[in-house]
Amino acid sequence: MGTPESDPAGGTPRTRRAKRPTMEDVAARVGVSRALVSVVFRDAPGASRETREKVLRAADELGYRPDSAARVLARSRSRILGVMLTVRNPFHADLVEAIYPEAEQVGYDILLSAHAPTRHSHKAIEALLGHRCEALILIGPETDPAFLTEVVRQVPVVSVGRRFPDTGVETVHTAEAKGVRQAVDHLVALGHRDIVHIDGSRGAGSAERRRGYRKAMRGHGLAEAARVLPGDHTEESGAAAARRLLDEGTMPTAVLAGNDRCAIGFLDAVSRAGVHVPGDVSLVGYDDIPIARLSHIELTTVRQNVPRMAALSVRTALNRLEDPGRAPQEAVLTPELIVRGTTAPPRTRD
Amino acid sequence: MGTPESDPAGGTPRTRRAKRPTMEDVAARVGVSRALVSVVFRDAPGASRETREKVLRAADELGYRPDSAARVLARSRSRILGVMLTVRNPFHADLVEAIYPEAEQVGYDILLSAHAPTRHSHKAIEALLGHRCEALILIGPETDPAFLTEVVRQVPVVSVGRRFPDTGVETVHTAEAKGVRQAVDHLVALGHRDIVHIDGSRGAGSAERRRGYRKAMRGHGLAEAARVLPGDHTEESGAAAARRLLDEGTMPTAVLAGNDRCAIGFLDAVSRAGVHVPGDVSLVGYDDIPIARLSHIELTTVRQNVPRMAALSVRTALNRLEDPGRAPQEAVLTPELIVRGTTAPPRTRD
DNA sequence: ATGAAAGCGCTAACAA
DNA sequence: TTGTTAGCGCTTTCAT
Repeated sequence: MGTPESDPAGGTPRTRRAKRPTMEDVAARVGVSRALVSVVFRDAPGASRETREKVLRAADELGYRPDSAARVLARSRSRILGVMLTVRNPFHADLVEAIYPEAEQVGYDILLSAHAPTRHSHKAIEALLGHRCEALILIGPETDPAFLTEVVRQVPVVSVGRRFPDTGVETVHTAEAKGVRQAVDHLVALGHRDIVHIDGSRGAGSAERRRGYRKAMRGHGLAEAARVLPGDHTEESGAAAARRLLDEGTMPTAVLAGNDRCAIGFLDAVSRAGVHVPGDVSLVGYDDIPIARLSHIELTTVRQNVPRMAALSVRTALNRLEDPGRAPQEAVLTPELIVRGTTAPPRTRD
Repeated sequence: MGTPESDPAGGTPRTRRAKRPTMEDVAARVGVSRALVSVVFRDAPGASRETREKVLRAADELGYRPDSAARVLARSRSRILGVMLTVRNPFHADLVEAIYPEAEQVGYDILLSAHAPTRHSHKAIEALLGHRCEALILIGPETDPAFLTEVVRQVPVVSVGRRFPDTGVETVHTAEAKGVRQAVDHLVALGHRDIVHIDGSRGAGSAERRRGYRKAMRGHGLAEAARVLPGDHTEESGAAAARRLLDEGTMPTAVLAGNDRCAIGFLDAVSRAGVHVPGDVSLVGYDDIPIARLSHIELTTVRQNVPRMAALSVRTALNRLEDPGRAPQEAVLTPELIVRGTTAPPRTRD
């Protein structure tokens, strides 16, 4: 009750600055040793039921909270997993949300570090290393392999969505080619032959998607019809591709976008030009980000298995931690075509 | 050169586990004391040019990196600012990106903590406190005031975009009413009288926006025409509102959405129904998120001053740190109406 | 079940 | 300019 410090000239809601209580304070209050309090807070065996309760109660009264820095410093293993993400990427957000509970379950804390235009991924990674993360999970990293090779020497690194051959980086990603094939198969089954792919350039997974598209087209004897338009993983590029097809009068009967954001840009641009989806042109995205399932979008898309990607990222990191000698793993997940409202048979000619 | 440890049974890219070098190691290599190395790494005065170079070189050769945990523990002040964000909110992402350089400039590190469906904001905040953050910047927090009142007792807290009266929480936000007024003025100047507002419910700033809308309408003698539709800050709610207006045949000549995401949902839904923007209905958003300026969207919207919000958040936190006794501040920023392509004079009747 | 004591890697005050 | 020396708050043997 009451703050220990004097409360000068009231008025202001309250003057903070109550020195943060330590384990020692809790121990003193209960009349036990610091070590015992430590045991209680770590849920370690070796404290009576009674003691536990008393300690917890005292801690609560004091407003005690373990100091992570001290904890990390004293522990041989930090039990922290570093996660790098691009803050404005919704797919990354999905993954992060799924990673939290996954890590908690195995007793690890998560430290987030943002990669952004104002913050190079090297910096983001350095920060994580500085905090003694036991392993790193990098989401769709666009980091250069040479740098990663150095990092791998220090801690296990798991890359989600992008492969780094011969660097020692573990990988968790989707079988892109399989996803693309499902999409193309679906379109062909509907009767489409003129299917265009909007490329994702350097975006995670695009190289595989592009190759997968070409191969799938060949598989249907449509090698000649294959067309790849330049683009990237942004709405803008989808819209640009749409404008181009519109201007050139070369609109195909179906479009396979590099990812959902690109698909949505495309959808938006053609809709506003009076071209209907799927009436005039069918559209398939990739990722199944939350916005894709909105009732007014209903994007047919290829879903990546986010929960499993999250679980595997964490598990892969831990496995590597347990057995540092083993060869880097590559986990490949099966994507799933989600058919919604943007695909339909092509309009019959005349 | 080479790793200190033996490299058993090659094949695997490399076996990590080289014990992380400490300051002591660097000191030993150069032949100076640890304290001197510390001085160099803190950029503190008191080391010769020559020593600095030698130390830095040795550190580089060893791959030394300061240990944040030890650093934080030893320092009286951690020089860390905790930032909580909702990981899938693009507006939050913008702010975070702007906060990084701002913090760096004043010598502070940033620790991110995500609020998500899988992670309660209390937890996110606890984590930040556990890491000894000197102050907290909470972006659009939906945390309950009682909890924040407790937190404020321990560290300065800055809330961005949401006010917490009588809690001691500092606030940085936009003069929402002013932004809404600009939007309504613009619409009225174009000749609109039937202007509907889609509400943002509990979203940051919505209460002020709603009130501002009503007031602005009254100011134009349009109190009777004011209509507020239920909604929230998601695309889905914009689309739902659109469908409702479409179904009921009560489409106004202009719509003021609760935020950009809502506006985009609305835009999308009406476009697909063959209703043109701005030909049939004008539309104004709020926030000016990146997607709003895409060439195919060109959303007229109210821009919040993100760079200044970021700078002020950091500065406010620091000010409070310097003078813990002062009353909580409320920084109010002026919004700016960005007129783009979704607003035009209403269609002439008949 | 409980306590004593030695660090973890660094900072910072003080001496030299 | 450089080195010595206490801690920072916790974990973790090892005794008791």
